[in-house]
Amino acid sequence: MYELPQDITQEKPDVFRKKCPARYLLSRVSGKWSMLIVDALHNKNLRNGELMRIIEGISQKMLTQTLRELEEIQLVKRHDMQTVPPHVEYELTELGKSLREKICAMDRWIEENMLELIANNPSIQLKRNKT
Amino acid sequence: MYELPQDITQEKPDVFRKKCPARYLLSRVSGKWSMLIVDALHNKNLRNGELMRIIEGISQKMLTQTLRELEEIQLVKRHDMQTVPPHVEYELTELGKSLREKICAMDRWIEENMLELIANNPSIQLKRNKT
DNA sequence: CCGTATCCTACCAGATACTG
DNA sequence: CAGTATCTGGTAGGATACGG
Repeated sequence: MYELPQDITQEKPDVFRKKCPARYLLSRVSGKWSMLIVDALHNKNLRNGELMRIIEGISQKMLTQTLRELEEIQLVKRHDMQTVPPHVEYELTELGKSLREKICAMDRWIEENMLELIANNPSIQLKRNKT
Repeated sequence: MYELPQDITQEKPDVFRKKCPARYLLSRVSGKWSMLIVDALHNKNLRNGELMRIIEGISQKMLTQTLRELEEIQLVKRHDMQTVPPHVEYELTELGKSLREKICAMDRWIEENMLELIANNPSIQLKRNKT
C-alpha cells in the first residue's frame, strides 16, 4: 500500500499515489479507532481510563497502540505526571486540533445522515460484529 | 465492534456507542479504499478501469468489493450501460456528494500537512507496505 | 471491459494474564 | 491507574485463473 518514495521533498503530496507518504498518513488517520480518539479529545485532555469509557468497545491494547501511532505523527501529545499512582493525560497538538475539525465534520455528518444511509437496507441492521 | 441496537429509531446516533449503526457506518466510510473512491468520484462518473488507474495500488477485488459496500449504504450509484463490451459507470449519489466534501477536506488536509506530520520522524519514511 | 471465484497469507485485534 | 506481554483466531486483502 505504501512504498518509500525516492525523494520525499520533491514529491507533490498525493493520496492517490501509493508511494506517497500522504497515503500512509491517510491509512493511519482514517482508522476507526484513530478517528474516534481524536474526536473524543475535542475539548479537554483525557486519561487512559476516560478514553476507555468514552469509546465503547475499544480494548486497552488498541487504545494504547493507536495513541502511540497518533503521537508518532505529531497529532497527540502524552503528558505523564510522574505520580504514584500514575496519572497520564493525552492532549491534541495544534496539528491534531486542526485535523479534529475535519474528523468531527465526518463523524457528525454520519450521525446526522445515519437513518438515510441505512434506509431500505434491512441487511445493515442485521450485521453485527462480535465484541 | 458493532452490535444490533434494540430499536434503531429511538436511538440517538452516536459513533462512540458500539451498538449504534453510526459506528458501523463509520467503519465502512473510514476505510482507506472507501475514502479514496469517494474522493476520486468528485467531479465526474468513472469506470472500473479509470478508478483502477487513479487509485494506485488498489486490486480489482477490493475495488469491486468497496464499490458494492458504498452502493449498499446509498453513497454510490452503479450505471450499467448494458453494452458489449461492457460499459459501467459509477456515480456519487446526492448523499455521496455531501459526504465527499468531508472526505476531500480530510484528504487535502493530510496532503497539505504531510511534511509537518512526518517531521522528525525518519521512521515513517522507512515504513513500507508490500504491494 | 468488467467483473467472479478460489486459494492463501499476514496482520489486525480480542482475550487473558501480569507489572510498576 | 496505566499500562506491557503473549497467544490466538478471524478477516482483510493480494494473487491467480476464469467467464460473459
